[in-house]
Amino acid sequence: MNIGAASEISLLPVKTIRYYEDIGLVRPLRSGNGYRDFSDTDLERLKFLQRARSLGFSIEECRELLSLYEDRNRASADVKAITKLKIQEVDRKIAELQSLRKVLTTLSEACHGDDRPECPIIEDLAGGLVQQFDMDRDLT
Amino acid sequence: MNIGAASEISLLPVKTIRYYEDIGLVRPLRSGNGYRDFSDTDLERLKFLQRARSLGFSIEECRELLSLYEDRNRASADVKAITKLKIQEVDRKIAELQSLRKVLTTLSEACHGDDRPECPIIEDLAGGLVQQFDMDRDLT
DNA sequence: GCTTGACCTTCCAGTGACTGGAAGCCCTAA
DNA sequence: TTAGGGCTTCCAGTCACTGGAAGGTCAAGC
Repeated sequence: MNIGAASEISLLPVKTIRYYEDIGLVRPLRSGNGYRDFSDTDLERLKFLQRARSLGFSIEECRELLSLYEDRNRASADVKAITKLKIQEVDRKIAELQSLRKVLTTLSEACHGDDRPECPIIEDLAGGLVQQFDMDRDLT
Repeated sequence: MNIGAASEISLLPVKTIRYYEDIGLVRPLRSGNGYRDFSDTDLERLKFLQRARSLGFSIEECRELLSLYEDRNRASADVKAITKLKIQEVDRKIAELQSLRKVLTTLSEACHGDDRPECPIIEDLAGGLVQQFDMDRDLT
């Protein structure tokens, strides 16, 4: 199967699939004309990757999950551990965003929002009226 | 004032300040020895940037906010509009993450997490038992 | 005067996970 | 034979930094 068909079935863009090959996440064979030739197994991997990425697992986590996926002797506890870490990460991000939202709405509500120049939002950015909102650097 | 002091006061890393100069967000003068010499105005800009970035505004948004900051004739409505857009963006991200969290906990709870290989999480990644969770591509 | 160490400079490369584009080969149908 | 679409590789760009190398500057202590 050519890359175009693999893309449609896996829901991954063509460019992304080629990138995944570059970084060794999938290794399709090549046909005589040099085209990539995706086997059913390759397709499984691609679909797996699409799903895992959409669930917010990083490429490296995907790599780990893939190897667990293909390890017949894996312990489900290993997979569950990764997932739990991911949930904690998601929780942290949600908390950060909620805190951020609070500051932004406070500022927005304090601003009359007309054509006069006085603006509490700008004043806060300049002077830090609202106490420092210290965010994690990776608000990813 | 040298870059080290400016870094301490503005809470921005030295590297970041140099980067901000590169992209034209701040333009400190130079002393005779070639060192950057930050004026009080430069410091104000840096503090403004630190705060705006920590509130999740992108560099380009910061640039726009800075120019509003320095525009004596700005309308507060302009600033409020940017802020409201940012709140909507934050809301979208929170919703995405909450939906993601739900899928992950469902999976995690379904997994017994022992040393046997059966694992509903992996099975889902492979087969998509839980319906497709379609995320925005920028889960930033 | 010399050394040490902190601080400063520039420049280049790398991060994550793609994405866009150019140049060119391959395949099929009309 | 030509047109088109699909495929290939390679290079560069995204965002917002961050790390590191190589080297200049400054102040303090001996």
